[in-house]
Amino acid sequence: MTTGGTPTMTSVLRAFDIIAVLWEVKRAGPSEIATRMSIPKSTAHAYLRTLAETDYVVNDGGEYSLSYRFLMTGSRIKHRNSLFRVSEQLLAELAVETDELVTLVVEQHDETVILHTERGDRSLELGLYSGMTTPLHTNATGKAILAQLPDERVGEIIETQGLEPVTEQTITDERVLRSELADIRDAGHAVDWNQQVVGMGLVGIPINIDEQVAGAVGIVTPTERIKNEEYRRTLLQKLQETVDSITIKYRYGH
Amino acid sequence: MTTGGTPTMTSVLRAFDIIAVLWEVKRAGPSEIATRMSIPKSTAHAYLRTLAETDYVVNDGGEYSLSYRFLMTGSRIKHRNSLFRVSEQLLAELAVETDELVTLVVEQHDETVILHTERGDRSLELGLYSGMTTPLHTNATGKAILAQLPDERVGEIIETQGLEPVTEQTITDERVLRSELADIRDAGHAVDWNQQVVGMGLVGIPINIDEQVAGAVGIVTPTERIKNEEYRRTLLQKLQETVDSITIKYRYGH
DNA sequence: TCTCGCCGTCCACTATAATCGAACGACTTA
DNA sequence: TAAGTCGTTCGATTATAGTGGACGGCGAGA
Repeated sequence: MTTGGTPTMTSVLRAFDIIAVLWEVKRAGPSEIATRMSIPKSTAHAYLRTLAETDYVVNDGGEYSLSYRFLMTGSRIKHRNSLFRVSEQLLAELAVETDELVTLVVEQHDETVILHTERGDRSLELGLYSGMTTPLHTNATGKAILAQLPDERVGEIIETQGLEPVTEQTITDERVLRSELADIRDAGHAVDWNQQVVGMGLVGIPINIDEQVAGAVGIVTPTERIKNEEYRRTLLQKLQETVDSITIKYRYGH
Repeated sequence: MTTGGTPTMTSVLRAFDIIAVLWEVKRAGPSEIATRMSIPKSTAHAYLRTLAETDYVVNDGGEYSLSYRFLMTGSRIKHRNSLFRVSEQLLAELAVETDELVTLVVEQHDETVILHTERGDRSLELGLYSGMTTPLHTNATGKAILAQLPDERVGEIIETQGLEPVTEQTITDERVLRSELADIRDAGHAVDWNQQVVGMGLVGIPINIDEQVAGAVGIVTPTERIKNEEYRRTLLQKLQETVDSITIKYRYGH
């Protein structure tokens, strides 16, 4: 690319490429990795052998696979995260109060990352889980975050990620999205239904810390419930109280 | 070192060492990494720069930190895992039925890894979470697994991990442990209280698939509840039913 | 306001360590 | 039994990681 190109360590990158392949195939030996990556079998073996020493990959009778070490490291990152620690209890209370599914999300690498979920008694079972990622433009929590980002940053994200539709209701037009983001900024909250999953809707409110968006909290419900304006208003009020509590607790509590 | 020594790729290992350091310090620049690892600053920079390209590390204004990518990868490994998929619903039902905290654990790298937790209404809040690890010999689920492993394997684990006490009740004598493992094998279940955390006790039953132990399910309660023999018997019966269901569902369902 | 010192980043030379083909023993299949 | 896999090992070649020094930016202190 650039003439002065930046120095990248190919062996480290390739090690992570192998991790990505191992993720896809679940288990594989040197031969399969070698053919998939177009490298000699002995080279693939050297990487696998080394990765196994790190505990992130486990050698199981000649075949290799990713270990639970990723879950360990990831969970520990989550559980010592200030935003999560401050929010956990408050989110649980919100889930009990509303009987709905509550999510805490953050933005990373131009995507929505679900940091935590709390289930209520009536909550949807959609397979949303901590660590899952979704495009930012397909749901209310993502849009709540987008609305707080500088316009140019939003442009970057749209450029790299596109506005791929995942349902028929997904926003795919940049002007429509930008207009909605302006509305969200004014209202202080975001709403959507059927934009990410048909039958699912949510309300979302951003968490701002020191003039910067740190994440967002969402309440996920069936479309039919969220469509009811009065119910929506009730949820939004409780959600806002929770977000306010998180903000205050974050500022003074940790 | 040794003449026939095995070929390990030092740069890959060092990359993971840097990840470990980043885990400890949360955020750091090249200079700090360099001093902590006794390597030149430019070398540290090259690693950090490369790791940032993998998305597992994020460059945040000159300083680097681990990203949520670990959580993403780890969670996805968990959620596509057959044992977890088969168990999740049954564990949730067990938690509702008993009102206690239910855990699904597996063994990896000679440790207990908590794969999943389901909370009940009366369940203890101890900061146990998916991805957490504990020594195998300190709790009933770990001992349930140990009891299913070959004697020589148990010896290896004791040798590498030791029998470190974490409370005054922790088993620290190998003969006592082995004798208890024999009892667990006979009874088909394990019990402990105050061995891992004072005030906490649990019952655990191993999950055997194809003559191999795949993990264990535990019910975690306050010590005072688990000490009651009748209550314990009730829990064990429900736990056994759940484990049986998991075993059958695993065999025919996935 | 200016200076000093530290930071993250970049560059080019050198020596090390990753690469790769070939060969081995163990299994599976024909 | 034989042919074809597999994972693993070895050693020579060469691409690549290691390294010190230099650059520009930032913040603290004079």
